Amino acid sequence: MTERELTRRQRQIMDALIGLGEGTVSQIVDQIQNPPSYNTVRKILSILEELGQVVHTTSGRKFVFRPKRSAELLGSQALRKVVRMFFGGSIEKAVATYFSDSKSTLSNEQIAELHAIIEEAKKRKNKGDK
Amino acid sequence: MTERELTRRQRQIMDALIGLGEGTVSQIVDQIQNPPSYNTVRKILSILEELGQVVHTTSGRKFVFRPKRSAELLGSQALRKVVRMFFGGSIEKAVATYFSDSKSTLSNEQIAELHAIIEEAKKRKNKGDK
DNA sequence: ACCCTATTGCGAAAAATTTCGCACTTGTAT
DNA sequence: ATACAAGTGCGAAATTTTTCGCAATAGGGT
Repeated sequence: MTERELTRRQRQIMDALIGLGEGTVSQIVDQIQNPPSYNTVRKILSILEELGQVVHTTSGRKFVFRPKRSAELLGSQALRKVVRMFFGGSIEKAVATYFSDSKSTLSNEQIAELHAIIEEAKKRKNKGDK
Repeated sequence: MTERELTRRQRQIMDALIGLGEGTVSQIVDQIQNPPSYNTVRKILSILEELGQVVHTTSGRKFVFRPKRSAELLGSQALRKVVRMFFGGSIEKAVATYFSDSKSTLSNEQIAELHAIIEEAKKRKNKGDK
């Protein structure tokens, strides 16, 4: 069976937790606009834990929650999904769109970094091809 | 009020529709793994229409649905969200991650395109700065 | 050592979403 | 012209999710 998506509230709380890196129930409540009650957030966290999305450890008497999968992995998955879904799998198109949006500005540093990244990727690719 | 997220099924059907560009109920059903009944999909589409996410026109006696907002806009929004949430707003980090994942290969053409995009962006930026 | 407050455990009410059945309409093929 | 298949409209049942109350527990400060 393919992995089930989270529900609306579950997603929201998961996102808050990802943003924090880790956090207690109270900290997560504080991240949310119009949050439901403390107990509700706690309940959703326990559901997320059942679903294997979240783990917790205790600190004093508090539970500290963390996403089970690393932020890197989650980010990579999310990015790939967007690139596939909206940009036909083309990262270049995605980048182009990002820059063509007038709301974004691009610093010279960012340009330089992108250059570097591309060169780096090129090197790796050539190595792999031989 | 901030825009409400879609529910799980709503999101799934919206995504199917985005993938198609436009489609009838049957076409959308065909996109979905373990789809619910025709009537159910229809109902969700009507809800999405109420929510202003989808519009329909008639073709013969069929309804043809389309996302109300352009794919470009939706893609841009989705990309920005991911970049903000997982990469601290840094498109370079996002690109780096995309390339560093061993599952992705990078063609020379893609590299060239990225170069071009960056040069383009640089030009625009310099113009804007004057 | 003791109290007070924040936290957890449990469970169930309330709300929202998903699901589909049934009757009706309308193209379409013959 | 007519019957039939496919589509729509409406509404409500079933399921899932969200929400929170209440009791019990356990730290932390004084």
